[in-house]
Amino acid sequence: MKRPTISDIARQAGVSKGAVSYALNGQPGVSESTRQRILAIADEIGWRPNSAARALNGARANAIGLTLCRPARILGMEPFFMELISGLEAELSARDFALMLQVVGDHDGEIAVHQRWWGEGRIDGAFLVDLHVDDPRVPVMEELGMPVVVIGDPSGAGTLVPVWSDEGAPVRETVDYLTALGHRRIARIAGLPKLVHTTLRDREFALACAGLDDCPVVHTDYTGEEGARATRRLLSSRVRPTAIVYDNDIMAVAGLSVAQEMGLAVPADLSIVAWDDSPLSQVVRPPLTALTRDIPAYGAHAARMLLDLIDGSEPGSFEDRAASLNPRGSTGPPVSAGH
Amino acid sequence: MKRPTISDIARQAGVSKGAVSYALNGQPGVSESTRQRILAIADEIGWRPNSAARALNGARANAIGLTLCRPARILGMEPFFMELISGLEAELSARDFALMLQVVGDHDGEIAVHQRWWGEGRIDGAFLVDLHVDDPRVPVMEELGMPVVVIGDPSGAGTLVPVWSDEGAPVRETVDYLTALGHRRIARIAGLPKLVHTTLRDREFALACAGLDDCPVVHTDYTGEEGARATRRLLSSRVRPTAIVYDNDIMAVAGLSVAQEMGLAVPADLSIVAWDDSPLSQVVRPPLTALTRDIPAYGAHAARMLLDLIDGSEPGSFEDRAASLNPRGSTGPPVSAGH
DNA sequence: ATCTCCCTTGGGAGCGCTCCCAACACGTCG
DNA sequence: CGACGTGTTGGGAGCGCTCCCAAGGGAGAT
Repeated sequence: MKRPTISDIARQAGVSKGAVSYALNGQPGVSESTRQRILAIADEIGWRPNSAARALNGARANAIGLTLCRPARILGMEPFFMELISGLEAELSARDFALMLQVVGDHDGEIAVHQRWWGEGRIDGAFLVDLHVDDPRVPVMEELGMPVVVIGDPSGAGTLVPVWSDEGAPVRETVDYLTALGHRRIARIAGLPKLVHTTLRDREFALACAGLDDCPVVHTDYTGEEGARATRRLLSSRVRPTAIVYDNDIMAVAGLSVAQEMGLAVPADLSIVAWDDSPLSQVVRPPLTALTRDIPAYGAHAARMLLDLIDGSEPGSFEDRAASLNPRGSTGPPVSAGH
Repeated sequence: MKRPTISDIARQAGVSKGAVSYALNGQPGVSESTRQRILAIADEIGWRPNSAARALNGARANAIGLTLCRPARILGMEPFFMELISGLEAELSARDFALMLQVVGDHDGEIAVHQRWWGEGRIDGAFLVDLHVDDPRVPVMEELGMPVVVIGDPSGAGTLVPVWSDEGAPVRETVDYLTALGHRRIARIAGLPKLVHTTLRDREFALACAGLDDCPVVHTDYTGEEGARATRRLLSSRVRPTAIVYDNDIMAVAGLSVAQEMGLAVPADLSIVAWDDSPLSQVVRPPLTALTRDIPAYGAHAARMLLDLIDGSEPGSFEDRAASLNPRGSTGPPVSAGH
C-alpha cells in the first residue's frame, strides 16, 4: 500500500540508491543495461517521484502561481480568463508544470499569496494579470526576485517580463472603420479606469477620434448592468452617438438589448463593436462586430516565456498579435449619415 | 539572500531545532516565554516554512487537485466553472489550501494527471466534476484511496463522497409552471447526453411531461451554435413547441435570437427557460426566466466536504439547495393556448 | 605481467522539517 | 533527605531524493 521509493527499486535491482537515481533521471553514471533493468522495475512497481523530496534538494517545484482578484460573478462572466488559463495550461502541462490558482479579494491579498507560495517553495514563478496603473504588485515581485511574466503592457511592468498585444492598433482600426462607414459620433464604453489597458485604449481612442464630432468615454466595471446603464444614458443624450465601442462582449450584448428596447435598429440607428470576441457575440441578433484575439495562444506565449525565464534565459518582452476587427451584422453606415 | 531555516532561528535563539519546531507549530513542549522569543525571531528574519520539507514528513501537501476536460472555447463560455472555482477557493484559501488546476483533453488524461499528482504527493485530495454515465474515473479514484469529492449526483459517484443538488425538483417546477401558464408542447434542449445530470434531467422531464402533448428532447454540446440549430429545427417542425427549456444560458440566448429571427415573439409565441442563471440571462431582451443556483456556495460546500474528508472524518453525501425558478420576461401564456 | 585510466557502482551526506527519546531542572511528597 | 512526577530542553533519526566521493573492475598500454 505504501508508495514505493527508490530504495525499494534499489533493493529489488540489487543496486544502490544512487544508481537508481541516475537511471531514473537519464543522467550518465550507470551502464545502459543497468538503466534498463532499473527502469523496468520502477515501471513495474509503479514508482513515482516524490515531488516534495525533489523540491527539498533545491530543485524546481514544477508549479506556477496565478492569482485573480475579481469577484466571482465577474470572473464567471468573463470568458477571457478561462480561455487564458486553457492557453497557459496547454504549454505548462506539456512541460509537466502545474498551475496553482487562487482567487483573492484585493492586491494586498494577492501579494501575500505570492510571497507565501514563493517563500514556501511551492512555485517557481508566477503570472501577473489585470495590471493596474502604478500597480503595487510590481515592485514587490521585483524585490522577491521571483520569475514573473506580466500579461499586459510593458509600460506598467517595470523590470518584469511583459507579454502583451498592442492596444492602439485595434482602436485605430475600429475608429477608422466606423469613420469610413460615415460615423462622426462614436462613443466608447470602457472597463475599469484603473487598469493599464483601459488607459491605453482611452488615450488611443481620444487620438483616433480627433477631428470627429464628439466621442464620449464612459467607464464601468465590465458588468452587463453598468454597460446597459451607460448605453441608456448615451442614447438618451441630446446628440446621441451613432456607434458605440464596448470594452467587453457582455456589455456589448447588454447595449444591444438597450438599443432595441429603445426602439433603435442595429446597425441602422446604432452600430455596435465588442472588444474581445466570444461565442456570445455570434449568438445574438444581429451578430456583433468584434475585435477578435486568440486568447489561448496569448496564454501559451506567456507560459512559454515564463518557463524560459525559469530556465534561466533572459527573454525580452514579447508582443503578441493585436486584436483584429471582425465585422459582423452589428455595424453599418448610419442612416443619418448625410444629415 | 538564502531563505532562513529553523536552524537559523535555533542558533539565534540559542535553543535546539526541536524547540523551534514546537514553538512555530503551536505544539506543547516549549515554555511560553521561549515560544514568544522564537516567534519574534522567526518573524524578524522573515522565516517561512518550506512546504517541501513539511510534505516530506508525511504531512499534507496542502493542495487540492481539479482537472477540467472541456475544450477552451466551451470552458470560456461557461460561467459555471469560474463561479464554482471561486466558491471552492473561498473555502480552500481560508484553510491555506491551494488549488492545482489542469485542463486536459479527455478522461484518460484526467486520470493520468490525478495519478501523477497523488503519486508525487502534490495533492491531498481532488474534486471530480462533469460526471459521466459509467464514469471511468470513479473506479480509479476509489482504488487510489485518495480523498475525492464528486461534484455531482450520488448515483454515479460509487463509494466516493458526492456533493449534489436535486435535478428533479427544478425540472418539475419548471414544467409545472409552464403547464400552469397553458403550455402543452414543451421542448427541452439538453446538454451532452453522456453526463449524469443530463440523463437525470431527461428522465425527470419525461416524467413531468406525461399527459402533455409532445415533449421532444434534443441533445447538444452546450454551444450556442448547436443550441441555435436545435431551436431552428424545433421551431420549423409541423407542430412547434410553445416553450423550450435550455440546459444552459448560452443556448437559451442563442435560442432567443433564433426565435426573434424567425419572427416569433417571446414570450407570446415562444416561452424560454434557461438552466443556470448568469448576468447574461438578464442582459438580453426580454430577460430570461432562469433556474438560479448559488454556484459559489455549491463550490464552498464541496470544498468544506473535501477538507473534512482529508481531516479523517467520514462525511456522508451533502445535498445542496436545488435550483429554483426565477421567472422573468421570457415566459408567459402561449397566445394559442386556447386553440 | 604490471600499471594506468576510465567507466561503473556503492556509500553516504545533506536538503528543512517533524517528532520521538533521553536528559535535566525543579517542585512535591513520603 | 531521597524518590518521583511534571515541564522543559537538546539531540538525533528519518522522510525520499540528489549528487559527491571513493572504491571496484575491466580494458588497453607499456
